[in-house]
Amino acid sequence: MNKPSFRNWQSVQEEVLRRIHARVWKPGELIPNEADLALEFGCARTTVNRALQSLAESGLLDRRRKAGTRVAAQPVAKATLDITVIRIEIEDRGQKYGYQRIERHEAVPPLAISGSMKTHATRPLLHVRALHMADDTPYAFEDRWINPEVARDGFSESYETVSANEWLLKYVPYTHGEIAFSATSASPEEAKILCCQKNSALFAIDRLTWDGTLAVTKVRLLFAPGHQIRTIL
Amino acid sequence: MNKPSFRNWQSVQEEVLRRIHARVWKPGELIPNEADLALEFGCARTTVNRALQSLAESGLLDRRRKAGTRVAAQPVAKATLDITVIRIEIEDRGQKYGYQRIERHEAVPPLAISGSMKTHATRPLLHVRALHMADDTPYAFEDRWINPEVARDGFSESYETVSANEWLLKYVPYTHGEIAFSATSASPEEAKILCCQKNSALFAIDRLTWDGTLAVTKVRLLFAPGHQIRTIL
DNA sequence: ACAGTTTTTATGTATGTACATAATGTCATT
DNA sequence: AATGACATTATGTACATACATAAAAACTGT
Repeated sequence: MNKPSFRNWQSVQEEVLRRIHARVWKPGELIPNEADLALEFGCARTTVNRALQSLAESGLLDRRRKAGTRVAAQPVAKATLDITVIRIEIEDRGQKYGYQRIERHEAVPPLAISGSMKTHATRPLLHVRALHMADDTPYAFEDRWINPEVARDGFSESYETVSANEWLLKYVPYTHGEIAFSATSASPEEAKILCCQKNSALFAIDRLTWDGTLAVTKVRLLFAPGHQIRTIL
Repeated sequence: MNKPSFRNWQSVQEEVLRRIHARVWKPGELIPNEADLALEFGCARTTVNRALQSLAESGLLDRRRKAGTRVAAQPVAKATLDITVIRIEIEDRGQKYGYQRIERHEAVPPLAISGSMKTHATRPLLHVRALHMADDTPYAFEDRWINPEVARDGFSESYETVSANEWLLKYVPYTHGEIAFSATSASPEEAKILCCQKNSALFAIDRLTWDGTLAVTKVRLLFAPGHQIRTIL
């Protein structure tokens, strides 16, 4: 019965993970403290700490000073979705990317938009609508409002050949953002653009990015029917 | 012009993040090496390393030995979704949780199910269907197949009062899983269960969990119209 | 000019130590 | 019994150091 020694923090993490999944340490249970684990694993406490910290970050452990470390009672699985530029997303699948600008104009947005972007209700914003295509079939419809006050350079861009999706990410600073996923029925117009049946169920991503207290841009992406995003747990 | 010293790795991370967002270091650009940054920030290299490593993990930096650290050219935003037990999800919103088992029986699953679960095509699995409710209105419809070979204890459970969603997470070990999000049209039966219009656009989550090479359970969750999941970036 | 080898360099990570911090428990005082 | 002071303990984190590792760059011999 030789004790396998764990040389790096990842291997410690794996072992701890194994014990959690195998229910050696059950949900809600207290696990041994760092010093003891370090002793058992034959490594420094720092190493154990790094491993446990990483697991706590991903929600599998609850740690509190003095109180100790316990397996999360409600194992929150954190699904991490990689939100990337649509062009890359398509090219990564080995498909040909296509882009087509549908519309670009300045307009006073609906109240729902100016409200969530916290811009003045009468203030005109830049409105860009475009279609992303994969292998010449519609992939996603992008409907975007841009705050010209913040994205100054973005205002003069035509978005005819390079998508706002890509341009903004590359050139416009932002500090934080919100993202939401939902399902919605295709309106007649959306159906036409995406070449699908009216009322088809579409996967929607809404994103709103901020630079400090000012909204940079708000975008809705509607994906063609059948689209799904997947990840491993 | 006093140089603010950065005492902990989080503050270093914040400063680096600020510089990325403010485009002091532009996408694709090489940033100073750890030693130099440590000098500038007045802290140890370890501290800088911890900060940069954390940022690399979240996709904002690309790091390669010897080559150095550069701002990700394609800033992959990682949206982290907390997938928790539905009861908790509802209670966290301050709503009353309700649960109702619709069906529980043993059956040979459709090929699509046995195929993805890699069980024998003729092997019967446990099929459980149930409705989760929030404040007495339908919230999500759960349609689940359980592999009795793996989830032995789960097989004898009736799931009449406690959902399989909750029971399995608590008592059945697993090693890894897959999750997918999509949009789908409500079938007549699903519409009836969720009390919505036929063909409504529904948000769907499909999850498949494994214990080693054996599938534990495969579940589809259909959420009532209007449901959205959101997170910050 | 080319292929193979060595050096250099930036990141990756373990370690011992030291101290900070938060939560808990203990104990004396009232 | 309630209050407050203090000790204890587990985690949180910084630091200096040492060495590992990957990859680029420089060098070498043919």
